[in-house]
Amino acid sequence: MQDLLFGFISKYISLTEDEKKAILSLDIFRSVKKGTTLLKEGQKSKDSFFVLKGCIRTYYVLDSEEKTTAFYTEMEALTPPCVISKTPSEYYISCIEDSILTVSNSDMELEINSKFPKFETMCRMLSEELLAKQQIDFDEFKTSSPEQRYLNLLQKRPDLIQRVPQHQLASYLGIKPQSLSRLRARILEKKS
Amino acid sequence: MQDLLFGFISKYISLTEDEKKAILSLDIFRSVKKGTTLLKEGQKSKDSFFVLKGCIRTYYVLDSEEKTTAFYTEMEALTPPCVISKTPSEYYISCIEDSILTVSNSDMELEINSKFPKFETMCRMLSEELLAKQQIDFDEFKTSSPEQRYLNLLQKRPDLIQRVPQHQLASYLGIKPQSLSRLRARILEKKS
DNA sequence: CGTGTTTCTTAACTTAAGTGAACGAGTTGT
DNA sequence: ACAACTCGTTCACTTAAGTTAAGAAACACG
Repeated sequence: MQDLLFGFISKYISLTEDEKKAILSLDIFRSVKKGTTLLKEGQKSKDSFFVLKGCIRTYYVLDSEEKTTAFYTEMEALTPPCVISKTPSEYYISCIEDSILTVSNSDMELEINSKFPKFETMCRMLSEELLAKQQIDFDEFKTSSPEQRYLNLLQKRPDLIQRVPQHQLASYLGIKPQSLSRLRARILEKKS
Repeated sequence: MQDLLFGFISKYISLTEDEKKAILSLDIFRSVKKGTTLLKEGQKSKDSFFVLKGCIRTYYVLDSEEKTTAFYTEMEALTPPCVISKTPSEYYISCIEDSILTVSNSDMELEINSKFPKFETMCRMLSEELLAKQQIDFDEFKTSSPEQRYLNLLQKRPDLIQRVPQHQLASYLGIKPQSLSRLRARILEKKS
């Protein structure tokens, strides 16, 4: 499991054995059961997550309805906005499969960053990269219809469609579950 | 104009006079006329922008139609995804008002970052902050209807509605100009 | 000035998403 | 084994956005 993490890090910086040991000594690996809530609305938290195996989702509860806004799967990192803004969280994070994560809090990161400047470089590169990626995702979302978004998802993250319940997928696509059903039926008809 | 930039930077790190001089010596201030195209689709670029005065927009051309996805106004920074991914740009950037910008390229940043580690810290903080902000914007977009998005914009960035043409606003909201007109008429009716 | 262009609005019609309700399949719990 | 629940689908109906076209208002420019 550690090798997965170090393999990921090696795409940005190279670590010495001592540095690897320092990271391991932080004891950040966690095994989490399906259904576990990692963060609740209104809660303050300093924890960031990195998914080694499994899948977690973020969702809001608006008008007593769940609105799923993101899924994080293998090799994806999530720092909730509340960690950055130091305000209570506006959303929930929960685990939709038995998962293995790393959980690190911002105090730890501050310490590591000042001890190993390399690490801060990685954090900068990572967040710049994620920012650029998210910008493109946002642009694609804005410029396409629900049907196009679904077809797009089918191409880019076909695994999600298998492992995630339809009603969560629907709100991720910005529509109601009934509309997703209909839309899929429509697509099947066109193919034939 | 410099003071605007240094005031912005001071929210993240404090600069000595020498460091300020080093930044000024880079000669990054640019005055840009309304209508100027700063980046074209297919073009490779290393330039990042920071708006001191005025307004720039990013847009795609899909099916020979402009799709505006973002506006950047006073004290907002933009690093195009193509700068990070080092691939040709998928979108255009153009200036919708006479503006004053700073234009910095990634080589300059690399140099400054290694000379002043402080600066890299600021870049990390900035991109983490922007990432968190954009996550929230994206979530709001996904979880609301075009009408809610418009009302939301009216509250959060009322200036945009004044300074930006309707058809650009419409595609920013993910709808057609005709729908925006209708939607506005609907809202006015409700108020009365 | 007026001519042409861009920008915004309005209208009629089409298409797709929202809503509320009902149904069957699969799960969970007792 | 049965009741309660969740989940996905379907249907009929409502509402809003897309499309096409036309016209008014503002602006740019020779």
